[in-house]
Amino acid sequence: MARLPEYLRALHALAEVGHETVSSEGLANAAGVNSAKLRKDLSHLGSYGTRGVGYDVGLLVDQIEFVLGLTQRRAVALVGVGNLGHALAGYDGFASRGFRIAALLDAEPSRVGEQINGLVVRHIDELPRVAVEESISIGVIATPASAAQAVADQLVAVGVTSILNFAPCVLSVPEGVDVRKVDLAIELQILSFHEHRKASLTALPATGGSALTALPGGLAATDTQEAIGT
Amino acid sequence: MARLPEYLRALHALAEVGHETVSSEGLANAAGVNSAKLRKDLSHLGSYGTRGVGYDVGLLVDQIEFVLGLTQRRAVALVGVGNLGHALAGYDGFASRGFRIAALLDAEPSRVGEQINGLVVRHIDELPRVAVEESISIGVIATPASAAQAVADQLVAVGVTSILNFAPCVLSVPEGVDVRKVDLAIELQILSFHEHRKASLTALPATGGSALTALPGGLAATDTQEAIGT
DNA sequence: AGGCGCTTGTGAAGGGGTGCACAAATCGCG
DNA sequence: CGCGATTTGTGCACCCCTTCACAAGCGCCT
Repeated sequence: MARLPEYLRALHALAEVGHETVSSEGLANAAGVNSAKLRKDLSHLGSYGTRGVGYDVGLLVDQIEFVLGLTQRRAVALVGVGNLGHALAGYDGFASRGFRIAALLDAEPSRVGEQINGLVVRHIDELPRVAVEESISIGVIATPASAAQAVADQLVAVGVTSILNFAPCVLSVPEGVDVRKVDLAIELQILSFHEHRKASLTALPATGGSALTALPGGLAATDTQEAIGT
Repeated sequence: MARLPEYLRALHALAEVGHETVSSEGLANAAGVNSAKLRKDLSHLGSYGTRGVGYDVGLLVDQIEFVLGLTQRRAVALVGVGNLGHALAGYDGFASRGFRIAALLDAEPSRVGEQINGLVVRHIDELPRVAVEESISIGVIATPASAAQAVADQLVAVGVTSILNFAPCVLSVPEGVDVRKVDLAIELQILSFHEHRKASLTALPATGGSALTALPGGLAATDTQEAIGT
């Protein structure tokens, strides 16, 4: 599930420090989750722990990488070499975790030909050829929202079935195509909501605030880590 | 909750096209969610719809912006002006959605003084002064993982209670501080998992694949939009 | 004024994830 | 060889979220 990559990152960190085995609680702390949850997650992959000892770090890394499909180094096509695209093209976190940015594409002729991190920006119309040459497995959209749907359609047309979308819009894709969306402004807005809620609570501790700010507390929880350790 | 910003974005898009009212189903489509879910979400804020008609776009925008605490323009401090930090500093999606990047900070002396998008990079040690001057409300960490915890501690020390963390590590913060994490590599790894699963299923449709790949299907669902429209 | 169609708001059922608590299993030590 | 300490794997209960379905309410047309 979605937590496996986090476990994998924690395992790599533990391996670098020299740990050969980890207890579920140790790994859970490193990944920021509950130990019971971690054990249940890992049990879904099979039994790779030893009771009384813990999990073999190396073995677990291999298993998770296999499940995540990281045994093959996947080729990524990045469409849109604007502000964000530039940063993504130069981000070394991709290479170090099993991905290879195989192509940079843009519709703007003035950007075509530019060289970034050893890769030349090509025109989006070359996508069909590039997709075959590099056997593209994942497409990343870093264009303005107005262009995102068209780019998605082109990616789907050349057989890409996984898309990471940074454009602030909803994409329509056929069945079988997976889309994950990352909207940086939305993350900030969610934090702003928490700020607003905290401010209302401290300002009006007795009344509990207005009806609008007195929303159920659990409402704030989705995917937010709060108050971990000290 | 976490979907409100998505609704807000969809509402702004509808307003630009000239819609004055929206039905729950119309807005749900624009936001990529179920209409019943949307109605239930909005009902938590109060009754702002008219039966038989729908929701008033302008009114709903105001209400959501109020709940999200966007009536005041929040000041953001961005720490770490590397590859990603540069892109974030230049990203205009923040300004257009209620946020103001008020300060750029970095620990590297060679980067201090650099000007990006009209803002001068200042040294991280100036954080206490900057925080007061600009009344910083949210901190964004775009440093390497090794520096992230120290930066988080400094942010907390100057009173920041909301942090957006782009570094691939778990942050420890005191109670009352909210942390949201965005890890670009993890997003790709989740897509890779889906790719791997799809590949296994099509390759071995009869047997259903190995035990490892035959994970429960629902396992794939978290936060992923799949097969929306055509 | 009355009826009809459309849309919201919500009760209830269902499903999935979460965390507790404990049995089963393994290792080390006496 | 046996016992205790330790840790995994999991049954169970709980809670929240999601979704369906429908009653209540509003506007429009006759």
